[in-house]
Amino acid sequence: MELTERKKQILKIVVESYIDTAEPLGSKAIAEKMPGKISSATIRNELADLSEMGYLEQPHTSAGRIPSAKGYRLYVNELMERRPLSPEEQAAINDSLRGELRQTEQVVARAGQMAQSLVNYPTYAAADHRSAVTVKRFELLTVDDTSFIAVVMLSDSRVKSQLMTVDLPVEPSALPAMSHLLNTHFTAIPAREMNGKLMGLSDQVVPEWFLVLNRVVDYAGELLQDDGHTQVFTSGASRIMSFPEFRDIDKAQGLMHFMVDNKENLPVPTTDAPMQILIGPENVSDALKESSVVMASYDIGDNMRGLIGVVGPTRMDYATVAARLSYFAESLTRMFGKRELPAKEEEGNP
Amino acid sequence: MELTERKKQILKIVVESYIDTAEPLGSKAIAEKMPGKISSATIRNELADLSEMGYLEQPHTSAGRIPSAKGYRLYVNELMERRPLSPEEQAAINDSLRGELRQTEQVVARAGQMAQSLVNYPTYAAADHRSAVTVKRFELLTVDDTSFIAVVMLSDSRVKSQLMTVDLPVEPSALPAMSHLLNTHFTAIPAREMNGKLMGLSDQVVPEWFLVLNRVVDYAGELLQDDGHTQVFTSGASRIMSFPEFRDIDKAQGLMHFMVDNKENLPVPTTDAPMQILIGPENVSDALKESSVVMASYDIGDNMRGLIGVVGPTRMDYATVAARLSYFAESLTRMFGKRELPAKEEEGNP
DNA sequence: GTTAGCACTCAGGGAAAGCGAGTGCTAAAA
DNA sequence: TTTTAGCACTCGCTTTCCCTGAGTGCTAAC
Repeated sequence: MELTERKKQILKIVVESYIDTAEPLGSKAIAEKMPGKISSATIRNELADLSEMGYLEQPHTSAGRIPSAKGYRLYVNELMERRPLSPEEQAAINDSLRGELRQTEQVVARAGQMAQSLVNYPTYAAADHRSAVTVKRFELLTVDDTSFIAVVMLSDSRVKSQLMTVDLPVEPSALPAMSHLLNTHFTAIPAREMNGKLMGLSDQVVPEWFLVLNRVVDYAGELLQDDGHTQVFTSGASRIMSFPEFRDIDKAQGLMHFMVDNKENLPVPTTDAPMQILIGPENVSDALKESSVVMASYDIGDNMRGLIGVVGPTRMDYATVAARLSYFAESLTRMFGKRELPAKEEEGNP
Repeated sequence: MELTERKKQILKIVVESYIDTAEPLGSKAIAEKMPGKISSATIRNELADLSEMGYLEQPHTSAGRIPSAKGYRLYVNELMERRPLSPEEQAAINDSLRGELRQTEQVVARAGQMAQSLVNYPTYAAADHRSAVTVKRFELLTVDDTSFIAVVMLSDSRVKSQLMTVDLPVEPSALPAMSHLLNTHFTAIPAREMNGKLMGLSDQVVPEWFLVLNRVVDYAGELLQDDGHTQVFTSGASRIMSFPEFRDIDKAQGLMHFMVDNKENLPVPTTDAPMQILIGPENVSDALKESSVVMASYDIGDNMRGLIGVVGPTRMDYATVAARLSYFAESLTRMFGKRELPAKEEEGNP
């Protein structure tokens, strides 16, 4: 059976109406929305075809039609109008971005919050590294006999530090030498090689040194591993309950649990595309089988990619969400994608 | 009217049954649970008294009685059996605590998660400082012409650091001198005095220096202000929806929104007591008027206090929650309350 | 002070009925 | 071959009504 232009048009009407109202749409209502005069009986014939082809479904015999996941997919791929944002909408995004974010660490979390207020669906945000992070530099600072500060500068320009205490007293003068040793042996190598290297040194240094080196290398290993960016932030998760499809408390709980207490398993992009959409059953997690997710990514610095995901019912407003989210992600890249954060601007100056 | 021993006994039975089943309890059922033989008619007379005194209420005329907030309060203050944990329960807590937490920064978040699995109600966790945090020490490390690392050690032993870039190139040899200057003028003073002090120095140093000092002092100010511990973590928030009183989606949404997207406003202890309980309308936030909160705090290091809160319906199992939570908080204090984190123990050794 | 007895209240559940939106099919018209 | 009008049929939803049973308050007797 062929998917005629008219069938597509009908599908588009059904999808957009359902996105708007969450109510099935009947042949008569469709006929009224169609340009030209066509009878509802004709529409019914078309609807029967569309159902047979799998683009539409019926909640029950005497109800109107609603889109199937396949129908949404066609809509997203072909039918949806990818209208760019109006200048006003763009201005709103640029305004909210201006002067807000300063520390790299905060960018991710705030970006998620801003996206949520932009699209009015729950969002989540995370970041990951394009290539492996390594340590760029170590520095040990004296505090007292048994404690010192370890400063670790990472290849992505983050700097982490911690106060450490050891059991045996350490000669303060030894710290620079140890820093040097760390810098020559433990920079620019992946975490998994660190322990081996440390073992290789174990008989060349005195126990006090080894104690210190061990602590510092451990610490660096931790930093590289879960490099602080596996953390996922969600915003506005409870909004999911305002959608009629999640008025059912058990469904709502399932999804809330996933978004709030199981964030780490929210989907991440599987392609390099700037935007990816997962519709209903296309999701791997069971909890999301009745939801859709729109994901966009943006650059942070040279070597990091931020992720923003939008979660909604399958009938979410793909056109609007996609338009706003992609513009937002582009803006973020424009702002944070370069090497370094821009210097703080003077308030109110051009 | 007097609150006789028998009345208290009846109240206790009603509260505990309602905590267990969430169903109102009638005179006949109470009569069966009472020791000795008393007729339901007698119980009815007592119930009428208890209602009149405000300890019990009726959902509707032909239903049994349920406790009022005042009833719960009396129960918590006088009637509840504060049984200590069994050795098995204590062991379970100690086990889960062993070897888990290392970095001070993670203690708070993990403590909340562990508490949630312990009590099986949603929990939240935060920390705050007993007395104001100040900077204990500054350290500036050279990176290149226009960038350097600022390391700031705080009075609570946290160490924070960040890479900074300035517009004018800075003589690397000047950094130690600037560190010295910062250490002499900006340590041990509250954040609000910093800016004034910086202004006082503005005509004594060259512009390049001022640029650097400004950035560092700004950064320190930020650290002291929202000192990274206003952050609130929640665990198991979605569990709230399993309770029958929150099967209503709107109620559930209200509470979820509060716990997930508005965590910062969750209640904090108002007294120094080791444990505080807020019952229903005793809560200030509207969103919590139909819930109860049990809060406990514990020490982290010398100068910080961790907070764990448990959120549940007003009929939450106060006795169990209070017992477990207070033991857990005590254990945490025992473990982290001292000056410094204990050295990492060897696995499997006594 | 306690108890038995009785009339009364009221939420919840189930059955029955009516409504109305929407369908599929048929046969005629274009 | 496509479109249309017409019609019988389906089925979820809502409303109404009734019944049941748990529980109450009150009274009068123990």
